[in-house]
Amino acid sequence: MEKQARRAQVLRHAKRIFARKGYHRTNVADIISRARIARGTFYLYFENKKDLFEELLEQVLRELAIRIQRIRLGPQEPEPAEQLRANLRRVMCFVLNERDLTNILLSHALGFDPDLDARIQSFYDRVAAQIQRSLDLGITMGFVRQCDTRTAAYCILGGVKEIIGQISREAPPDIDALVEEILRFGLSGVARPELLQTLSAAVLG
Amino acid sequence: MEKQARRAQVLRHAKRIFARKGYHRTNVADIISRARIARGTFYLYFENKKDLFEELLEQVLRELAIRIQRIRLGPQEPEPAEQLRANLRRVMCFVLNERDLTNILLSHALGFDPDLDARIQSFYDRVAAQIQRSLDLGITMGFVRQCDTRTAAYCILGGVKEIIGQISREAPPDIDALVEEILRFGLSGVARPELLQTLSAAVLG
Amino acid sequence: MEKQARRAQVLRHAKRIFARKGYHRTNVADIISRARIARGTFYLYFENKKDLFEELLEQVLRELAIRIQRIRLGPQEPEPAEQLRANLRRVMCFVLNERDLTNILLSHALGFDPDLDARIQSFYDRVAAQIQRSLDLGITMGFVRQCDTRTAAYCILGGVKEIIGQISREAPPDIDALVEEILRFGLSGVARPELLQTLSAAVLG
Amino acid sequence: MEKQARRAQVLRHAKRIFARKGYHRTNVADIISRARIARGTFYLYFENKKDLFEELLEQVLRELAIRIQRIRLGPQEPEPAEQLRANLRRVMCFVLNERDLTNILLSHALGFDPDLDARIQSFYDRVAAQIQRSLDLGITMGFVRQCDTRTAAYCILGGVKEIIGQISREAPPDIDALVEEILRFGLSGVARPELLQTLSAAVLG
DNA sequence: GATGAATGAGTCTTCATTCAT
DNA sequence: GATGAATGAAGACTCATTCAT
Repeated sequence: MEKQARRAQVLRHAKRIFARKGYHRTNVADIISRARIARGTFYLYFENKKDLFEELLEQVLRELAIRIQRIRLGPQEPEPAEQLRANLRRVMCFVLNERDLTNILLSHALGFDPDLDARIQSFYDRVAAQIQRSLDLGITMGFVRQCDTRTAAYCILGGVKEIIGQISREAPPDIDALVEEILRFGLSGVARPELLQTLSAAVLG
Repeated sequence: MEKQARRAQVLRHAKRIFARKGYHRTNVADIISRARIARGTFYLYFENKKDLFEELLEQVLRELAIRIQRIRLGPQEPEPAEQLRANLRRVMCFVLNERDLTNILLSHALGFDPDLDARIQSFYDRVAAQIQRSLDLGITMGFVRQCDTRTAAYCILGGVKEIIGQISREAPPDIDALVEEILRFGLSGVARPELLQTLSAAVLG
Repeated sequence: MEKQARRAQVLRHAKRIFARKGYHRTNVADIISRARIARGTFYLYFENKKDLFEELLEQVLRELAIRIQRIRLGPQEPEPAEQLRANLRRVMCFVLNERDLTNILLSHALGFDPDLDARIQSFYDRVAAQIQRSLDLGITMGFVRQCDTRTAAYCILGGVKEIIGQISREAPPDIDALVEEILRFGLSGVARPELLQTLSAAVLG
Repeated sequence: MEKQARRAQVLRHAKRIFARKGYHRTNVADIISRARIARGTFYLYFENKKDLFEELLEQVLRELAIRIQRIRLGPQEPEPAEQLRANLRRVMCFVLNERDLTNILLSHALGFDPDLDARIQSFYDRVAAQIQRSLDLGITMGFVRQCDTRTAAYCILGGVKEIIGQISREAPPDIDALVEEILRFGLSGVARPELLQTLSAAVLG
């Protein structure tokens, strides 16, 4: 158990440095001096630098996946919108608590290794697919308007990612308000509802 | 003028390679062998590798900025929604025509140099600010509902970025339809309009 | 005595690995994992890796030295050729029984440490000197023809070493026949005896 | 051509150092400081340290192979014994002129890489096979006595190798005399010819 | 005695950049 | 202007050995 603790210690330090400097500008020397271990000790716990980085990446993907739960229907279940809200809130809270991990995912993970790129892309694709399924379900149930749910799903995903990027740089004062704002945007867009019929007809063709 | 042509040639080759392999995995050797110039010649045209990369990055940011025009009001001007649509269409067409450049911006540019990161971030912030100003204007004019326009702006920006990422990987069959879908999503969200009032009251608090 | 047994155990395992992989490609990790002892335990029994290797080397040199006995003259002693034959047989049998040790000596011992190189070289030199003395004696006694006994000694030594290298790679079907063949070669060479006088005069000048 | 010269320069220096210190104790640092080139320059000419070493090894094997020519029969050809003598003389002269290369082959090449080991072994096997073929031919022609030519071939090979090892350590005063001595040993062994018949009957069974 | 986590000196290799021709 | 050989700083990784428990 001691061993795991040491490993975790190194991971924690590395996370911090990777988040600030990115993969390439981070040396093994940086990590070991921060973690106060010898060079060889590093390789006792991790196969190599990339291995450690991947582990952090897997960690953030795993943690996020846990927090994104599919919308469930049923008499016992909360309203779909409420489940959505809960998902968003969980993700946002995680991001706020683990800004370094988030930063690694958002800023430093893409484009340095084809394998990892694929893994990240596949994660996002799975999230998008989950959103899309929810939207399809919503259409069936009459909550959601007819639309290209794939495109909508990616719009939603992108919006959330962008907001996450923002709050990982600067913590928002009120996370709940933010979540509400996102929800409202996703559900009703920015147009004044009163004008939507007109818009539909006139502007949106 | 010969010099400029040669320079452009190198830029074109480099763009391709950077797009595929990213900044770090691209060697100067890769570039010069593709461009069929000698090592020393490379440094005749570009200060260094980073300089070349920055130039490509500036190029894509410049091209995008040109295509994103602020919403103008006036008797001569098209409807705001139409201006929006035009912006989106221009951006999407550029992305499709310059997938490599787009890839560089979206996938390979972040996290390898603080300067560049800042420049990219600032570009996005300016775009977001522009969107936000448009939304504020829309509220004033009564088109847009009351909302946190900053959050909405980042949601919109994120959605568009995500879609761009998608189409830079896989070209969509119909760019106009896609633009419409995005517009509709941004304006009216995914909820059925008929339910919005109920939603407003019940679910969205 | 427990300690000696343990030590011998480690030596046995190390012998095997050194024989197969050579000194440099053999890690302490290889040895301890094979011997099922802890890293620290290794250094309880041996000063270091080189020390262990040296011990194996000394062992093989010692064992060989024991088996190579000088030719003794006297009414009680067997014929010189018989003593020669016995020496060869003992060496060959040892080699067959201790192929790993032989391999270490022949293939992996030379060229990694000046000290050891010198020790091995000196061993061979001593063997060569012994052979030379026997030849000189043989000349005195009229068994051996006039020749440069030093050169002849090294030829004999080399021939035997080469054969040893062969049989350590692939066991021969009949060790006695092999010994006879070597003896015959050393005593009478490859030329047909009937031609030797002619040869001496004509070809060998 | 300049490039080849530089390469050869590095090879020459490396040869010297490898011969003295062996592969493992020789650093790239040793080589480049001796050759007065920069670290990167080394890798301009050689893929890596092993590559350079292999090249030297191939070189010595090639040079030796050239000097060992098969015994040819025919009215135009010199006597077989003369051809033998010429082979030996060529090899010995090469060894004397290229002691470092010889040293590399004899002392430092075995046991550090399975591939190279196999290549060297295969070289020796080919030489042995060539000797054996000559002996078989000699038997057919009546020059060579009936014997196990394979064993005899390895004895001859081993003898020559051992002598080579000696002269690479200490140059002999008279190379021709040495060659004669080896030839005589190989042809007629060490026993006094007058006794051979007796020996055949009495001692050699 | 036994353990195995920790150490850090030692090496190889890469690659952006320079500069003499 | 063009070339490409040369440079050397920088960085990853190995592994024999030690030592606190």
